[in-house]
Amino acid sequence: MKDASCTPATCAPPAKREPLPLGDEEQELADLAKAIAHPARVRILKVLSERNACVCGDIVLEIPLAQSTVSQHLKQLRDAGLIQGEIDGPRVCYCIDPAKLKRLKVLIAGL
Amino acid sequence: MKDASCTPATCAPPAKREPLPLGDEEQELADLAKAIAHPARVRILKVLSERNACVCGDIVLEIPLAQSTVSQHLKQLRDAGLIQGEIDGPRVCYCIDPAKLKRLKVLIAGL
DNA sequence: GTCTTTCATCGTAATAAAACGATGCGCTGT
DNA sequence: ACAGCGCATCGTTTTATTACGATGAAAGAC
Repeated sequence: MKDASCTPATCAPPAKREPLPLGDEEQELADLAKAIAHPARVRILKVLSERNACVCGDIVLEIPLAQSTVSQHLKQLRDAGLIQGEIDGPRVCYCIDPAKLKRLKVLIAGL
Repeated sequence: MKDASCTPATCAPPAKREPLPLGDEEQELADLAKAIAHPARVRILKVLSERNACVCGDIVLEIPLAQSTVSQHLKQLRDAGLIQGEIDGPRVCYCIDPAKLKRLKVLIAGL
C-alpha cells in the first residue's frame, strides 16, 4: 500500500513573501488542540458526551487521577471554552459547549 | 442565543465501575492533538496542504522562527506520523500523510 | 579534494504542564 | 451554629515544551 510519497517533482514553488506572524486562526486551533492534548481531558469530553448531559462531579470517578488534578483539567477545558460548568447547590454540573466543539471540528476538518 | 445550559435535571446517572486506566484511543487522540497544539505546527500543516505537495525546506521561510526551532516542530509532526520527509539530495521534502490526518479527523469528529 | 548549502541534532535556558496533598470556600443538612 | 460534602485553588515538585545559537553530517558544486 503506497501512500503519499512526496517526490521533489510534486514540490510546489517556494514562498515570496515574509513569514506572517502566526495568525489568529492558527492560534485558535492550536489552543483548542492543546485543550484536548491529554488523555484525561479526552476522557472527560467522552464522558460528558456519552451521558448526553452534564454529569456533575463524578467525572472524577471516571478518571484515575486525584480530585484536584481532575479539577485542573476541567479548568483547562473550561478556559478553552469546550465545556461549561453550572453551579447546582453543593455540586457543579459540566457539559459540553456544542458550539465550541463544532468550531474545533470545523477547524480540524479544514486541514 | 441560548446554548446548552446544563441543568442538574439533564444530568445522567453516575458511574458504577472503576476508573478505567485511560485507554489507547484516548491516548492516540491526545497525542495527535498535541502534535497540532502549537501555531507553528498548524502553519506547517497548512503550508504543506496549500502547496498540495511537499515544499521542502522553505517551510522555514514561512515561519517566523529560527531554523532549528522549525526543524524541531517538523520532528514532532513526523513523530506523530502526520507528515513524512523524503530526502532529495541536499534537501528534504515534507508532505502530509493523508491517512494519519484522516485518522485525526475521524477521532475528532467522533467527539 | 574543498567549499557551500541544507537540514538535523546538541546543549542550554526559560517557561509551561502535570500531578499531588493540603487548604479554603460555599452549600446543605442537622 | 456547626459539621460534612463537593469542588476549586494554593503551594510544591517533577517533567516536558519552546526557543535559540552552535555544531555536525550528507550531498552537490567547484
